[in-house]
Amino acid sequence: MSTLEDLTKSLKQAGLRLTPQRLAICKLLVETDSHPTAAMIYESIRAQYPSLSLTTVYNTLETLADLGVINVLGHSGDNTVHYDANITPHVHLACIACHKIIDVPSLHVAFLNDDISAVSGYKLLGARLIYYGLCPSCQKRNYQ
Amino acid sequence: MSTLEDLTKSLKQAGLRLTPQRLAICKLLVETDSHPTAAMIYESIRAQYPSLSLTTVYNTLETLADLGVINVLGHSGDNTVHYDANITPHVHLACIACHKIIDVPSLHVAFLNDDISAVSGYKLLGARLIYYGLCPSCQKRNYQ
DNA sequence: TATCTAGTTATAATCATTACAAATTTGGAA
DNA sequence: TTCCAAATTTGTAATGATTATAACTAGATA
Repeated sequence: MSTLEDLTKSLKQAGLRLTPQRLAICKLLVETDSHPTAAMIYESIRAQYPSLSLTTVYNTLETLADLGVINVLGHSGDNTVHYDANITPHVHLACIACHKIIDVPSLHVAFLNDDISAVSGYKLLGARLIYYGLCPSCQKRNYQ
Repeated sequence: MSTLEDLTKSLKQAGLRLTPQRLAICKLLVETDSHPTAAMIYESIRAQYPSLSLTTVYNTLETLADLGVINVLGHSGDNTVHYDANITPHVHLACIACHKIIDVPSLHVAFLNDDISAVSGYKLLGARLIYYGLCPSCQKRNYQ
């Protein structure tokens, strides 16, 4: 899990400025475990920075992803991209009913990396390991 | 890997018709290993069925996904959804430069399923296990 | 201060996907 | 066979996430 220092340090090391907007986005990414979308980040931060532009959110997320300090997750049926400050390989669980995405606790899959790069010759940059299904509460709701 | 019979049988069992459009889409999905998008499928089949509508492609893909006989892959940086008739859990490798998606050969990850459903209580319906990076030829191209 | 560059903002454009209603096709009943 | 209702397809328009663009702002430097 990346810390706020990880993100800010990598911005500085790349010669980029730590603007209030970028700092707020980094803070939110590090503090949440909800794998937010650009729109969710925008809505959260707008209260403190009313002038914030959605474009800035997208730009910052792209910058952080290019630096490799956040991960870009595919969508879970809602056609929007989710972001994750946890860049260690781990499994996500997406509920197809309520569209929440959670991490699977204590399941490390780092060993997959080695297998995959050895077999394929690819230079690996990240992973999206997403299982989808019905979370316990949506299972109940469906069978009521 | 689903066969053409798997797809057509599940359509019939669900009381749905096997129209020429649906048959052509199923055939293409089963015969290709390129994880096509709706647009790619549309372009491929239009030669034989000039009246084909892109809406039909989307509808058919949604139907097959709902039946659970194809998988819906998130996008690999190109903001489009890819589809896969191989519904056994396996790892995908997406190149962030040329946007091709390949399967990682001989790497079965079925054992992950059991761990995950045991730990989480989720009812699992599918998986998208995508590693992304640079394929060998795009690595060369970048360093030229 | 004047200037230069990186960053932000607002707006418009793009593009994948979905919604909708009309047209067509299908399979079954008379 | 003919007709009918339902399923399916089609074309068009709407939606909504993301990206492009250009004007504006702020911070650093000379």
